[in-house]
Amino acid sequence: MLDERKATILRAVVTEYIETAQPVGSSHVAASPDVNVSSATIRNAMASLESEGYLHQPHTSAGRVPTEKGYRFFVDQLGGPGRLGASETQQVRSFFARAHGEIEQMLADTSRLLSNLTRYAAVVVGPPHEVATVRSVQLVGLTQRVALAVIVLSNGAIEKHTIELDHEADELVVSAAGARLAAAAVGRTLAEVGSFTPQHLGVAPGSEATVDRVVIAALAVLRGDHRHEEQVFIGGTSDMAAAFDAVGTVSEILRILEQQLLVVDLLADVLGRGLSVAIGRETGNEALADCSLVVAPYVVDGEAAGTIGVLGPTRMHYDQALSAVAVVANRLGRRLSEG
Amino acid sequence: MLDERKATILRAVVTEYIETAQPVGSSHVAASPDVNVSSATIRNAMASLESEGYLHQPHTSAGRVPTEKGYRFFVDQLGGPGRLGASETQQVRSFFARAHGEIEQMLADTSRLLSNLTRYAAVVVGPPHEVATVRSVQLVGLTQRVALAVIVLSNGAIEKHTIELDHEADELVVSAAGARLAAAAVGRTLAEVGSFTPQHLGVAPGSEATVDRVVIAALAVLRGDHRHEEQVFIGGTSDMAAAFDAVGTVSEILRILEQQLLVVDLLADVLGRGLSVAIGRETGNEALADCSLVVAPYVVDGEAAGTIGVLGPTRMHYDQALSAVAVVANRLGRRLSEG
DNA sequence: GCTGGCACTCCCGGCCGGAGAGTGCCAACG
DNA sequence: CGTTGGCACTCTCCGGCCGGGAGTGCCAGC
Repeated sequence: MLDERKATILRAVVTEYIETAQPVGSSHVAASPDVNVSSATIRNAMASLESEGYLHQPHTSAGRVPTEKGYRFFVDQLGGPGRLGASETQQVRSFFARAHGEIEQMLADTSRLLSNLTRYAAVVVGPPHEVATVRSVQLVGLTQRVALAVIVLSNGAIEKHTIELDHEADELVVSAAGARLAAAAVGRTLAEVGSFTPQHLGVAPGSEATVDRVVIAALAVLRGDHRHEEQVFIGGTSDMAAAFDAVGTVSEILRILEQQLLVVDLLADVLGRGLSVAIGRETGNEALADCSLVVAPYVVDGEAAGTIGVLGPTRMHYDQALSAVAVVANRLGRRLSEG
Repeated sequence: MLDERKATILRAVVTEYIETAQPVGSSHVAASPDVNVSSATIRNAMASLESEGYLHQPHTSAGRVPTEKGYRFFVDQLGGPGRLGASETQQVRSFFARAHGEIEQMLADTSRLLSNLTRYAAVVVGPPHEVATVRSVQLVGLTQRVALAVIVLSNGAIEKHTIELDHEADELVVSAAGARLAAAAVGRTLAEVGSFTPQHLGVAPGSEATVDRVVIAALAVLRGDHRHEEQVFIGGTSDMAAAFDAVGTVSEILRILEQQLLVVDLLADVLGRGLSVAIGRETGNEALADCSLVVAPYVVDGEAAGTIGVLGPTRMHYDQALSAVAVVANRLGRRLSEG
């Protein structure tokens, strides 16, 4: 599609623009060691690249700026091997060697790690709870009419749901109902538990026994009638902010990041389209027109478990971000597979 | 300290500056309905207010801008009754009428509510876990060498801690150990549990029994050797960003907000000094020199439980923020007292 | 003691002009 | 025929300049 010279020139423009955030002129490109033609030739090539949509000129007699199409070609065709620096690799390694304890804490710390590595905002989406198996179920009475269902999952995550009872129930009844639930649920996935009917748990149709009523109420809460929300951890928003120059842009991006469900969908959508990088409007969100998103799934015990990502300006260091995301996803998956 | 005229003039300057973010000149003050003297008189008063440190002049022949001292006087002496508008009151009312379910979710939603009311960033610090009593303790084995302690507290919060065992222990042993813990801990506060010694739980000194070893390991984790972290919920960072005009400032503030422990200490410190508003450097943090912090504790069952706060620019709408924080703290405490 | 008037200061916005960066085109060259 | 040096042109950016406007401090008078 692009001959080699144009590709080289495009690469030079993109890399320089990423560094300087200034429109790049032909003489700068000519100074690049990869380019051995005169600036006049480069001008011709750049004019052609512009008409093909890879570059954009803010105004006559200004240098060129990459378009989304230009970044896209750069990422797809021109991406270097993308090695992480030695100190960064070491940072990741020692982080996961030290990492232990609660899974939420680890995921939150991972988002900090990733934002430290890239200097952009980092998003870590936890493994969905539906696929984990239940290790333990317990019902605890909080008040006469409110109980709490606590479910421990095999990956160490916890789900909790308050259950509002329509009758008063004492502690014994509540824990008896909990035992019934536990007997049926332990070893199953949450998705399976969600499809249980009262009959599965030995509730006779029409039963009015208090225990049965509690079981039914608990089951209703666990049913899929509400979305089991993935946990989201976002770090490095301050780094992200520093990468932009308009406070309005920053505010809009923060508004997106505050809506965590939206962020989950955003990452899932990008990944679903088979992309690992979404540039500008490719993110599918108008407010992120000046942003790029680098994503990668992580694999736990052989199965895709969650997603991590980096959000920065379209002029981000794609190679660094891509390799940081890849390495962290890899290590995180491995670490979680060990339990 | 300030005679009535000067106080009135100071109030007019502060309110106008809060509205417009522009230095205020004597003729603008003269236009205020509260002021019935000529602009020349106001000029004299303003010069005097400046020499006393309440106002600042960016340069000769510019209007005046309030100093921290000026805001402080405004907040302390000139604060109106600070009624919340009818629609806002309604919003708070209906929020807490609807609110139900997990406490964390409620606190997170409260931070959104507060940021919506004020259009600044809102911080909600959850009740400390130490003072809540234990409702239930359970030990669940995750792997042969890792167990999870799940503690349900009377306010519906959950603590969980992974316990790394030095010996393998099967599920029966783990849950037996859990039962021992539960028997001793239920009904006590977490602080009390933290002071337990193995002897409290019937562990014979020097015992090598596997159950005893698990109990000891679990106890070690629950001991106060690590700080029980209060949960923090922050909302409205996008609104906060929109209130500033330098992206660098926003980035620095976000960097503070990312350090949640710091934020907890910040609020605690302000409250500890008996303040409900900290202006600029009064926050004790250089990075927040352009910010003000409005805080209030909330009371659950007659005891101070947690803190909420609002972070905005020094030129914030103090009366609105103060009343919003007060109303939300009040309602939140009431709501949590009901269980 | 307040006020109107006045001279003064300083910012801000618009305008101009030159420097600089960059382009497109063209003619010449290998 | 592709490449290159040259050249005329364009447009932004920056500094200087200037006038208007907002605001001040001071003073004299009521």
